[in-house]
Amino acid sequence: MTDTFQSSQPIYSQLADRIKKQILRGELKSGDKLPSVREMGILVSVNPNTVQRTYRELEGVGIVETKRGQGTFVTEREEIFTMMREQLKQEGISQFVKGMHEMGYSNEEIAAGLQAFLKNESEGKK
Amino acid sequence: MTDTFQSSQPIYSQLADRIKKQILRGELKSGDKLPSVREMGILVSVNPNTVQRTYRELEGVGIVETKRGQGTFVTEREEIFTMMREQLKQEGISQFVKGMHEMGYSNEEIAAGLQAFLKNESEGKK
Amino acid sequence: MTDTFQSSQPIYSQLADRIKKQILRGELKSGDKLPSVREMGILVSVNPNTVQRTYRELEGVGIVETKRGQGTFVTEREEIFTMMREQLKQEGISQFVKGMHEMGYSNEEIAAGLQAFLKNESEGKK
Amino acid sequence: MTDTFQSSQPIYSQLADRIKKQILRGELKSGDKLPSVREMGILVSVNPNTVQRTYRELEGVGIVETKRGQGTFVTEREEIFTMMREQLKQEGISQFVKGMHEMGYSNEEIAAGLQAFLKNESEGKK
DNA sequence: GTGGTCTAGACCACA
DNA sequence: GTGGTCTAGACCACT
Repeated sequence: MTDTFQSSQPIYSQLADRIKKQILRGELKSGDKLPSVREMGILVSVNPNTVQRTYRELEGVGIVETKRGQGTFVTEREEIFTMMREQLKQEGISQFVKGMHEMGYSNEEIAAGLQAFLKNESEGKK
Repeated sequence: MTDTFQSSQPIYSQLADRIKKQILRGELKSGDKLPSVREMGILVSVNPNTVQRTYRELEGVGIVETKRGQGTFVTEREEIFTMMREQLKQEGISQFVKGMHEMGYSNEEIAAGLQAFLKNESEGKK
Repeated sequence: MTDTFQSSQPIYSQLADRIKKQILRGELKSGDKLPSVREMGILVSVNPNTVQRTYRELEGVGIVETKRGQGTFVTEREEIFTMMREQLKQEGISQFVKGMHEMGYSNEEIAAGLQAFLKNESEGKK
Repeated sequence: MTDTFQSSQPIYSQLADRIKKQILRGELKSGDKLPSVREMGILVSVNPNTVQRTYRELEGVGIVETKRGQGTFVTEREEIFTMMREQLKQEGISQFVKGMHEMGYSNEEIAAGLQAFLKNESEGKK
């Protein structure tokens, strides 16, 4: 478990991303309680304030809910997960394709490149 | 032609990206002269300092060269273009796949999603 | 009957508000016994401590009275109801008008807006 | 110019409210620059961080835009103002009426109460 | 100069 | 215990 943050992006948003993905991957499930801001602060060794901002961010997206005096929980409105997963997927693909087009790659080259990469990868695992 | 920059990313790097892609796409060719810092500043309505930094950035990657008193030119070492194109493509793909995996998508889902997107897109153009 | 509390306001005060309004509306009458702290806690699925605080709050305003060992009752000093109703009405109006003024609405616009709303509403019911 | 904040509500949101209303009232106009976070911090004697949060909040609503390295400005998309004004008005009215209904007042009583209040007020000014 | 992030440490209200 | 707010002070990148 690597807890170091890098990549110019703000820590709070890197952390938010990480948690969001844990939820979308199903590692954190509907209703699960997140560690308290203080606990999480220690876990990833950042200031509780920073964790707080992360949680606020996640709440803003609706993937997390905070219950007064009890803690922060993964939302129980499960539709949100599937919606968000699908949306992020579409965004990811469209952004990827757009970037490739801007570099002058054709659809065929993009598809071929991806196939090659995936094949390569799955062979690496064997 | 909209020249407004947004997206939290620094303007100088957005501009650098844009120019880099124009070169990789072949719109700007080996030996072409870029607009002067001042001209470019007016063109995209941005502070000359910012353009300056953009050019420095591009020079750092080796894709443009500054000739004292003459201006900034697209490099004539054409090998750089192909290398860069290939490298950016690989990076793009790998990052894309990584992001998808982090959200829990399998290789099959990724490939299928891309196919669907590309098909959709080419139909839209008809 | 939904008993979920939200809206950043503290639960105890949301609950107090609700009960207060039930009394002012006449649903709970002079001398009526409120559910015990525990019962109410179950009814609205809230911690008994929180209900406790709600009752304390209501007692502070004089609208309920606690009789040792017997429970909490709607006060029998009925003058309090009418006073409170009138006072809350005035406060509500004055606050409403103040807010509108702060947004730059004239008295005429406020009056017109209210008329329109009420008309609209009563038509909706038909 | 009173610069003291009270009312249990967080300072950053009170400040945001105040600025929002200044904009809606037309005291701050499209394209106007807000005081820098530091200046504003001194002006209203709160910590710059708190002002920052205020500005972030306002930006979130879209009523303000921040230009990197230049400052925070009232948005130039003027449609937002009228939309927001109208929306806040409707919300204000509907909330007001709802509250009154919950206390058992009829539409007629509400309208009469408001008329009386407004009349009283305009006479007070004479 | 500007906004943005982060920390450390304090205090508060809610449950 | 929980999250939320606020301050003071530091550092950073962008323009």
